[in-house]
Amino acid sequence: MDRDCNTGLLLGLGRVSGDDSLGSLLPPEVADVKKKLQVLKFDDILPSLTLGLSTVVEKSAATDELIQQGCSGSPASSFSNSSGFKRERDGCGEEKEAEVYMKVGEEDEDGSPRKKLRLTKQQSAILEDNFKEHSSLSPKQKQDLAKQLKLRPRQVEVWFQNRRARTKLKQTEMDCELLKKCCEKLKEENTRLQKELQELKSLKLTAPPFCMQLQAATLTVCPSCESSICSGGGGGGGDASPPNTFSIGSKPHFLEFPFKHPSAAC
DNA sequence: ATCAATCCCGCCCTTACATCA
DNA sequence: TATGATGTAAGGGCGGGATTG
Repeated sequence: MDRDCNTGLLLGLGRVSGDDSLGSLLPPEVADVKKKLQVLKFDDILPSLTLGLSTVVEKSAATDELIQQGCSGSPASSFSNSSGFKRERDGCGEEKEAEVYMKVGEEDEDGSPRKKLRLTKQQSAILEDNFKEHSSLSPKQKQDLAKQLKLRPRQVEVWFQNRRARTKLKQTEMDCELLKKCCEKLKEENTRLQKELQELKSLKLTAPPFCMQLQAATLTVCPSCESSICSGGGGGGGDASPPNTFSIGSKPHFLEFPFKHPSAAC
């Protein structure tokens, strides 16, 4: 999926934290993720992410009671008063249906505009169940669901839209969390490698005979071709760079693959 | 076959409101 | 009771795909 792609790009560019000066140079995919990160306020290595499912269904029982009570006057949902319904574009005779349900959103006596519907616990639960089965609805499904819930199809459509957005936001948050952890690991690895490099440099400067001893000690036999591999340079494949079998202390993770097998040096 | 106009749908951003601490 | 934070239904803009003339 493209999410994985974004993840890879971010890791590669090390864009989880800090400096924004490269923003204009980033490809659109990365810029998009960056934008999301800004929305989520991940400008740096950031604390306090809220993960896990928090859906309408998870509202407290007390809240639900209130909602249920509040909608007692309407079979459908709890409108406090009205909402400016402008958009009715669904086919399948939706206009007729919308007429039926329009009274749910009628203005109250003082004509004050735009108050807000709260879905009942039951409506939310049913919508949630349907969303688990399929995150998008066909016109027929939308129509049926709207009838079942005594809502307008447009309201069902909007609910699914918002629900998809919430899902996506949560997924983005989890991706960010993952990237944070990856970034931390890479930082640690980098620090460790820098330290190891310093040690190697100091060893090279201070104790040449020791190095020669190591070279002798790391003479191995390739199990696949059974020829000798000398790690001391010039012995394996004509490459002038230090061979992979040479190591002091623990190996870096990225050296364990794909060169783990000794025959790779052949 | 091509193209512009239109429709439909989904996504995104935003607003307005309800609810809670 | 007032207020800021949070959750969410809904408005509106935009882009992309399908359809149509």
